[in-house]
Amino acid sequence: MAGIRYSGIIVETEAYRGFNDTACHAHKGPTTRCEVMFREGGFVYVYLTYGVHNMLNLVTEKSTFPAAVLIRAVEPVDGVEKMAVNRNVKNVEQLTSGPGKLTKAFDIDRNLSGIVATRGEHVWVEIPKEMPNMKIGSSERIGIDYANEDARSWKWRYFIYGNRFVSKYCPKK
DNA sequence: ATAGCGATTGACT
DNA sequence: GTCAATCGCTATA
Repeated sequence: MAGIRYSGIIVETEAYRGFNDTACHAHKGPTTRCEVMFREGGFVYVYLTYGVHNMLNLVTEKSTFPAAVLIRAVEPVDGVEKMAVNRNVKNVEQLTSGPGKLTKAFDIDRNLSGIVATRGEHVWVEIPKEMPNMKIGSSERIGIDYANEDARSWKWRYFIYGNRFVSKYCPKK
């Protein structure tokens, strides 16, 4: 772990926000799992889904309004060779093109849930000085059949249109 | 104490 | 296209 730096460009996300979003873990109020969503924005929220996959989220908004952004795909930048080992996959486009894939590639699990993402330690986000020229697409969120009709209809999944490193649910051109 | 299930993936037909 | 994996969280009792 120590000395290894993984990085990537975020290319696909989903938003989960508030008490009316029945797809959001926090919509009924704080629980053991999603307690970190009831903090000020800037914390890391990681949980295990299907007993198999860790999901990486960044908490946003105020402590009175639970919200987080699920990181669904990144374009690998640093640590690509180690990611390939972690994933047992060679194709770079398959390394981090899904929320469960990227946590395995980056060696992120729920032990990291609750750490700060704003100090440049362990896990953090950097804003590029200059935003690249790109087209942002949006659509309904994936894998939330359990949510009500409103929540399912909200187009809160965002992705870089035509990017090679997005998940299978995005157009590649 | 325990049933039911999931913000997914990979293997297989 | 179908389906198993796998375990912690949530709700209910």
